[in-house]
This record gives sequence, C-alpha cells and structure tokens, in this order.
Amino acid sequence: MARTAYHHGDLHQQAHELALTIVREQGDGAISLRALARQLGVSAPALYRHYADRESLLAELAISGFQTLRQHLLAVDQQDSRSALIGIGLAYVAFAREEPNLYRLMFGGRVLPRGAHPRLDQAGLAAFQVLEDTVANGQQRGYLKAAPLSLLTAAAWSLVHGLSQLTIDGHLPGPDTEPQLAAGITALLLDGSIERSNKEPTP
Amino acid sequence: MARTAYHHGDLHQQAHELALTIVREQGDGAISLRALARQLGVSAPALYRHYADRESLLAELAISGFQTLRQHLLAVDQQDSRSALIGIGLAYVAFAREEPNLYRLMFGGRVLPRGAHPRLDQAGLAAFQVLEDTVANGQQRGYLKAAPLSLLTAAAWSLVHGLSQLTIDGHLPGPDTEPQLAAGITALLLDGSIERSNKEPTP
DNA sequence: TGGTTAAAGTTAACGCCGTTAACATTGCAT
DNA sequence: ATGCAATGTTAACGGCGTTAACTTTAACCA
Repeated sequence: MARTAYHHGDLHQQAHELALTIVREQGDGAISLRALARQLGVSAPALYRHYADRESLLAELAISGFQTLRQHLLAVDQQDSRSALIGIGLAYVAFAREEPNLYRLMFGGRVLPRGAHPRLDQAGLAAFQVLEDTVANGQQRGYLKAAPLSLLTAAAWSLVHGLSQLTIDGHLPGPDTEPQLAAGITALLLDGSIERSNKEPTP
Repeated sequence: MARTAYHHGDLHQQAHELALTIVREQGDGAISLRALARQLGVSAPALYRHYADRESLLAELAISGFQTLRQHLLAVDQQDSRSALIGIGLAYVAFAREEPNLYRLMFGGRVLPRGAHPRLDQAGLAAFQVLEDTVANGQQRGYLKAAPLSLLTAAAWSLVHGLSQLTIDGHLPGPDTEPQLAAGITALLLDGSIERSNKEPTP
C-alpha cells in the first residue's frame, strides 16, 4: 500500500513511534488517540484500523519496552557469576532510570492487566528469562546456593524491580547515589545482611 | 453544619469512604467524580468544595492506605531481630496482597507524582520509617551488619516492595506460594545467596 | 434579633476524550 | 475491468474533569 493523499501508507508504524516518544517524555497518561491522530494528520477512527483500542496501543509500547530491556540484560557479560548477577542488577535499574515512564507503563498493572495481551505477557516473560538463566547459571557453577531456582530468581527480580520502582518514584530519601546503591544492594542479597558472628547462617 | 435537603452535611467523609471502596474493588481508574457525585446524590461540582481535583481525592485515599500499612507494620513483634525483620516483610507483602488496588494507587507514581501532595509524601515516609527503625534496631543489637543504614533499609524496602508488586501483578510464574515465598526471600536477604564454600563473603 | 458573610450546594456550559456506525477511496487480485 | 478487502473519512453518542455564575443555608456579630 503506497502513500496517497487518502491513504497514509505507514500509519501503524508511525503511530507506534510517536506514541512511544510521548510516553517516554510525558508518561502513558498523556496518550490520547485523538491527539495522536491529529499530530499524524489523520482522523481519529483511522487508528482503530491498526489498534483495537487505546489499551492495545499501550500494550504494544510496553512490548517494545520489554524487548529493549531484554536486550540490555542480554548484553551483560556472563563470564563471572558474581559480576554477571551484579551486572544484571545494574543494567536493570539503569534501564528503569533511563526510561521511567516506559518502565511504569510496563509494570503499572493498572493500565495493562496481565492476561489481556498475550504478546505482552510473553515479552515480559522473555525478559524475566534472562535473569532466570543467569541465576541458574550461577547455581550450576556452584556459586549460588542450591535453593529452589524459583526462589532465588524471585528474590533477585523482586530486589531489582523494587529498587527501580522506588528510585524512579522518588521514594528513597537522600541524594542520587545510583548506581552505587544498586551495586551495594545486589551485593547484600548475595552476601547476606547478618553479622556472621551472631548465628549459624541458615543453609 | 447540619444535613438538610440542600446541604449534605457530611460530603467530604462520605465521598472519601465511597471512593475508597471503589478503588479497593475496581482500582483508581474506576474513580470518576461525576459518578461519585451521582451515587452520593449530589451534583458533581459539589465535590470541588472538598477536593481541589480528582488527583487530590486519590491522594487522600493513598494517605489512608499508607496509614493502615503503617499500622500493620507497627503490629509486628520486635522481640527478636530476625523474626522482626521477616515479620515486617510478611506483613508488608500481606498488605499488598489484601489491597492490591490500593497498593497500586499508593505506589503507582503515574497517578500521584511525588512532591505534589506533601501530606502524601509524609504518610509514605512514616510507613517507611517503621521499616527503617526495625533495621536500625537490628543493627544496634548487633544482628545486622554495620553497613550504612540507608543501604540496608533500601535493600529491605526494595525487596518487599518488588515482591509485592510482582506478586499482585501476576508476574511471578507458578502457583500462589505466598507467604512461604515472602519468608524465603526475606531469609535470603538476611543470610545471602552464595554458597559459602566458594569465596570469602564480602564484609 | 436581624443582617451580613462565608460555606456548601445548584445548573449550565466548555472542551476534551474513547469509541462506533455509516460511508468513501484506494490497491490488488482475479 | 471489476470486485473485494484494506484503509481512510465524517458524524455522532455518551462520558469525563473542570469552571463560572448563581442560590441556599448556617454562623456570627452589632
């Protein structure tokens, strides 16, 4: 389909791109299909040829986000187990700090309910998988405890996700100490928080 | 001011209560000032005598949420450092699971930007304070490492917040294993994730 | 006690929004 | 060449947050 005065020719892609920059700059609350259509020189209902509704458009943006997050995580060096795990944590938090609005859309839960957009769920799982593989790797190399993989993975994911969320929402008091903070926190999960002299470590 | 046909008499409080149950049952996206006024038998602009705008109403609901969260955390037994810390984690995640929609409002970040509602920020800090006190206590008793308090606190807060968020949004695969999962994860942060035989623990 | 003032309601209106129905134009394949 | 499917259009519905202008009531004070 070529571009004419009538047929736009590339609406789906261009709407996606424009919406993505709007979300990144102003958050998903700033997305309006009518305004989007206006900026694209097109009538609002035209967008419905390409997106079922506003939520589906946002879901596509979130999918993009999960894909780039996954790429960032895949780029972490996996030579050494410890630095791989810390590297994953740093990359994860760094992504959230670079794209806070996109990150909030991806993990908002309010705007994009789980189960409603299968491709979105799948994209989220794919990103999660990178972290799980890294943990599994660390276990196989004998670096991590032989605890259930799901437990270790959930702990790592929870930690970096929570830190990301608290950071971008300004809940953590004090100045911007990233990425030192992320590294220190990740190390805590690895090494533990208790004073060794106190008790037997729970194995 | 008494209740007459004209003057409602208790609008502020009743609007708050109704809105709170709507948020709890259907999420903050379901809050509409017009619909709220309709259900209260009042015109929509009447609500503006009591709330500056929709966002201010939501901020009040979030404040309620932080106050009850704080109460739940304060109820945790503080006798033993270890069980106090794990107890805080369990109570925190339990609250998020009981009130997922309220929790999302409190920590959404999208709907209620930090800094716009001072009383909200203050309520969040007050809840955070309970966790920080528990950590500080554990340090003073020599149970926790002598790492910077802000680091230990941020780690604990991140972990429970991340786990809560991932749990209520259905990101963690597998069946509902709570609260075992929360206890196991909290213990991991205390004891560490690495196999002891591998390396010196980073002190 | 009576009159003023401020609080707390009212209706009407503006300009957005998402979404649908009904219709028009265009590209592509037979 | 023609017919169909894809991709646009305009018009309209109902809802929303919010503001302006006005009205009723309560409270207070001379």
